[in-house]
Amino acid sequence: MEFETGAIPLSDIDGAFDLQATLESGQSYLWDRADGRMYESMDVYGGDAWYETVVPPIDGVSDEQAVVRVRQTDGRLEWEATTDAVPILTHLLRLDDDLDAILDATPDDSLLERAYDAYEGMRLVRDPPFPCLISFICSAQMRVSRIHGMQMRLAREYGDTVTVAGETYHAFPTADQLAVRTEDELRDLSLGYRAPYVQRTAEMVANGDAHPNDAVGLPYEDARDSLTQFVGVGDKVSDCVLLFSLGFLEAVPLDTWIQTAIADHYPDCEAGNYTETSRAIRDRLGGQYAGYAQTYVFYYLRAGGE
DNA sequence: CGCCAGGCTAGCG
DNA sequence: CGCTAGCATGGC
Repeated sequence: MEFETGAIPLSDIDGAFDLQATLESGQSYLWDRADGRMYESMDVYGGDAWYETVVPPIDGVSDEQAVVRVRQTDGRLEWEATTDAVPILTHLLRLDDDLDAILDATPDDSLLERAYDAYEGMRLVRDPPFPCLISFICSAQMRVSRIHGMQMRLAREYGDTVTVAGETYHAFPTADQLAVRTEDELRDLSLGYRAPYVQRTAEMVANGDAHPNDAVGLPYEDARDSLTQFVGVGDKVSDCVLLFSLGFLEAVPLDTWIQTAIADHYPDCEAGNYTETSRAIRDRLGGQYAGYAQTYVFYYLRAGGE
């Protein structure tokens, strides 16, 4: 199999775009950087590095699994893919968002402005639901680079292998492919105590008992509750899946970094429990796009900003 | 060696 | 309900 190639002029989209910030900000763990330097240069623009992933079929976007490579150079996104990558990239990288309008709809607040300035053009991602669910189950008490390493390893060990132009790519395993693995096998991949969570959640999806897409269309807090039925998914992981996969842009995952930000910058939003603190910080960050603001703050603080 | 990392589950009061 | 011990692993 060979690649088709193309390019998306960034003048075609509403607002700026920064591929490195979007893919190395700890939202998606499903892309790999071809030069092997993922997360090594968080503060330094990585130039025109290629990023690659194997995308499962997406309803209404692409019928078949596709290998997609992309890099940002000279005001455009160059791509190489096994099919037309324009609709796929538009979907995965949320190129259909009007970023200026979204940022205009969030509050004027000095922390947010610093974060927006530092990573202008960062967009949310729209990850495939099942891989997103598994990657954030793995994220518990784990560093960003290790979460990424785990997902790459799951793909290498258990996912489909696709060869294009002489190179081998590994798709993230489907629920069926993961569900037949044992807890011990997953522990051997150094998933630690997350191994049974991943195995049992994959089984729930494979058996048809539940699917992350079931949350789509529910009111936000009901959607968050519904995802916690999966093993290894609490409120925080649930919010990550809602925000980074299912399009709930108001979701604000309350992780350790945001808890710190609340204590330092929004102390009156600390309400003692997840539900109430979530309501308060969502309101403070502007409501419907609060998750966009959260993701900028997360990346900014993790990179050393204050 | 100790500490910490995009937390969650089970079991307790 | 709210609270917390225990949980794997690797990097510093």
